[in-house]
Amino acid sequence: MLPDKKELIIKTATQLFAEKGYEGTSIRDLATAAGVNIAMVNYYFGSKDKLFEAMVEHKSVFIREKLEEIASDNSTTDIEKIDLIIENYVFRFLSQPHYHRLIHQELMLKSREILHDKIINNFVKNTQIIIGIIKQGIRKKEFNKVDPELTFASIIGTINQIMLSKQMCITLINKEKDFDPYTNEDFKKRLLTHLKQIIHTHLLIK
Amino acid sequence: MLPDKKELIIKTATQLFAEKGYEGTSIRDLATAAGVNIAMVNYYFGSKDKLFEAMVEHKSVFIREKLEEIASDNSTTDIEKIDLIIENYVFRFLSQPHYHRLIHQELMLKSREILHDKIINNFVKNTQIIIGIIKQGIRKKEFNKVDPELTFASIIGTINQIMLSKQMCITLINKEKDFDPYTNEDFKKRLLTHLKQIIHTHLLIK
DNA sequence: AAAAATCAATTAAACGTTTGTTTAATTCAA
DNA sequence: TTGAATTAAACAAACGTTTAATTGATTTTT
Repeated sequence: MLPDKKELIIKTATQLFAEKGYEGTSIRDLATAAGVNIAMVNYYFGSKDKLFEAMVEHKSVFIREKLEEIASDNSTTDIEKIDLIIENYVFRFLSQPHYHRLIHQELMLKSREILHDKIINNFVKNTQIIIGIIKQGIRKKEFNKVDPELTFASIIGTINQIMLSKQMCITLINKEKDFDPYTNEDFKKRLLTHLKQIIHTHLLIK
Repeated sequence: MLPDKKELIIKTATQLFAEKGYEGTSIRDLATAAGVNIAMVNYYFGSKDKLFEAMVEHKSVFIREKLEEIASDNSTTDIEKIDLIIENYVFRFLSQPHYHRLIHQELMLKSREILHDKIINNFVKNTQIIIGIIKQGIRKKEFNKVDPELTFASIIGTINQIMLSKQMCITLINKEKDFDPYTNEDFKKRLLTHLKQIIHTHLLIK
């Protein structure tokens, strides 16, 4: 009936897997939520695992494009590129907390090895873009001789720490229970300010 | 037969849950590994969930003691305290990668709400100790007026980023497949050097 | 153009496993 | 003799998957 029932299943799976986890989402839940028959998932994707893989593939296609666009822009300096990438990461992560937790689940526990490898491959490709910029800045003597790989780990790790648990984040920054750090603009600004400050003093000479 | 079969179950559970995840470990696996009957887990702990809670409680008792010991030492400066805490975290995390991933699983996905809250409570208590030191340093005008909460997030986040996935860490730092970043002393030193450097330039005035 | 054939889409139902848990009997030491 | 510890077995529920039948639209044949 619908133009693409396959895509509807992927879309519903993305939402449910992210909210309740992969193991926590049964095919029956998923089928009900998508309004399709239980057998349709296996009919279209072969198995629940392969649906997961299809979902990750579907998601990770568009992520790297933006990073490469920023990296290859000749009109920006290296530190401006770093700033833009930080903004990109913060914006993307904060707007999809559940999805990024799901990906981290798969990174930490390597059940489903195929998926684990696929996620790592995608992640590392993005990584190399940013590390490349840092190394370039060092070569041009615009940046200090920092540890490029671990500097990247500090950037992405800071954001991930905030994304770990909403309740933990709220408690950490001492806000009320109904405060939502992921949608609050002031907090987003605060996170960006801190990140840029710590990375600027770390990277920029003097 | 054994002096404390309860503790044996907890010990085995810690290992198996950490390696294969909570959902991924069946009571049958656990019972076999511990050499006890399947029914013993429910006999002693009531349920699989309560065993998990008992395990976390058992683990998190000793962690905060060391942090408080460092914080309350009058013979060290604030930056020295920060350094000691960083060393403590790095040492502890690197030596128990599986366990910390397990805890992060529970932080990210809040199935088992009782356990989720328990972990957050323990974590936040540790957090406050470190944030307290940073605020003290700022008050004494030894530290820059940084964002204490997010500075903590950067410290712990950097380590957590390294802990996310061993394979990802290896790829990140461009090593061979058999390289183990978690036991390698050179890499531990490299991580400590980076962390102290980025935090020192961030915290210390001038 | 009407009838027949074809094949993907869809369904309800059942399948075989595995799960955490409980039961009821037995062991064993106090 | 008492009661906790331990066992093998069974339990009920949930899971991913498969089956076999049916629908419905498109294509082929008459």
